[in-house]
Amino acid sequence: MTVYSVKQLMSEEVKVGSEVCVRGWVRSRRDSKAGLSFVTLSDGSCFEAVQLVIESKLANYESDILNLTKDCAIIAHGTLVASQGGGQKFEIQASKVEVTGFVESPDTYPVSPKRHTVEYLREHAHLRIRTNLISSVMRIRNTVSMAIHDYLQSNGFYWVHTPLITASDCEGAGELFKVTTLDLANPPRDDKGKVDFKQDFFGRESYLTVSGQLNVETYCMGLSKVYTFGPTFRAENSNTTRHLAEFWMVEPEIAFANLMDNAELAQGMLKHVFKTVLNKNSDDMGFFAQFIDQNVVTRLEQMVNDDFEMITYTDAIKRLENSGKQFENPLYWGVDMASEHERYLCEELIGKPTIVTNYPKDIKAFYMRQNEDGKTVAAMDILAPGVGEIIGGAQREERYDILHARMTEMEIEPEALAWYLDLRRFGSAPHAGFGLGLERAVSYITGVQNVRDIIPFPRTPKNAAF
RNA sequence: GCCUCAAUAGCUCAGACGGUUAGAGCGACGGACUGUUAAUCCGCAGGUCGUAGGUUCGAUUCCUACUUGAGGCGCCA
Repeated sequence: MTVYSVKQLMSEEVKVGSEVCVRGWVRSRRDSKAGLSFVTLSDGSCFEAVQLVIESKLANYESDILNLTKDCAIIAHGTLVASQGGGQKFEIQASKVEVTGFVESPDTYPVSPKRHTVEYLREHAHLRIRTNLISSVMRIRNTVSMAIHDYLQSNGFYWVHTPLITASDCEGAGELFKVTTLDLANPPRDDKGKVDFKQDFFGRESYLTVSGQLNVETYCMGLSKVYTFGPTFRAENSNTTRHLAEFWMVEPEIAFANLMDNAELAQGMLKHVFKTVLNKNSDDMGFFAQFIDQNVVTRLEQMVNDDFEMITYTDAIKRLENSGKQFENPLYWGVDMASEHERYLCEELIGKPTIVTNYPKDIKAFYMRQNEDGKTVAAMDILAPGVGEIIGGAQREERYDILHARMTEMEIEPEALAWYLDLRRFGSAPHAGFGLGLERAVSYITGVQNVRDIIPFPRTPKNAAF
């Protein structure tokens, strides 16, 4: 008897009348006095569950079937038949049902068959995948990840596995986690009494990376089109719905490219991702439309069909100033826009994802390419309504003298990043790239507002349970 | 890191201007009914009112500290 996933059974690829085996977790049980029970079974392969029709004549009906509660694990054998009831096309007439694990004390089992708050589910992160909400999020997270790979791979990009451990503390994207094997209670000291990192594992201070960008730029200068896709770490004490200490980021980097090429790539990639989710996860998206935000589907459809708005920082400031809206935070050319500005711009004034370009150089990183005006750099942020910044990117400074001068100005030791500067000495080429926060993208797609519910086991300040 | 709010049944919440037996819905459990499907109907159980102090004759209620959680801001993806 062949084992099928629920997804296969529901896809009409299995003939009615086939003998089948399904395995999964009980979602609900309803007993009928007609001498049968209905058990809906979910295995996570898709949003749908399959209904088992279990007659009381089965040997273990009294002992096992009548004791099934939510999330008992079972292996069921039977015949796939057209459903006699409404609500589903197919069901399984069970011939044998084996229980591999009952749920102890169903009265206190955390994932009872009722609606739970996301905060409560977070405290039971090891069990929350058994809810519609989290399983739908995780299937979409998977679709998004694979759609990103698809898009980049089919456009000639190579996936580069940049290191998670780094020795440069000057990447400029936030606080770093230290990596050490020294005994913190009794570390070795040098002549001056300072901790002697020469004796540490790497012979110097080292950290978890805050971005693979600088490393991937080196591979870009040889493979032309590359990307990193992996976890990233920030030791910021950030307590918001859109920050994690450990999160996943995609960072494409293209050689012989400028800011416009970069924006085009970002837009093309996002559109492909949205389209793929709409195609592959319509059930999951339907669930979000029903329970989270009724606009999620139409919003994505619009994204796919409409181009993103592109606006320069200078024009964005003008539009915000001319809007007449009063803001809490000061607004003038040169200011780093506060999130109330960004939100008003893309949610109220524009109403769709917005690419803001050419920011003042003083509020951006050292590696961004300086524009001819001497005041701005070729940076871009993509703002999504409701989530804020989901992409940050730039054309990189490929001119050695200018990059070196900028580093000095910003008090970054050129020696510490000599290898990065070398790229500008040996066959330098214009290039550009961006970083896409995976959790923020999935948050935007699903309407699930807190990125802690987008990653299986969220790491945030004071929380690394599970 | 800053600001604000919250903590009462397995879950979501109500409540008492300090006073005898702290309530509801959902869930669980039991029963009725039924090719059912968020089933429906009836019933039952379930609480150290976050922790530690303080004020008081008396505190779950007021005060303080702590812990945990949430939201907003900053940092960014």
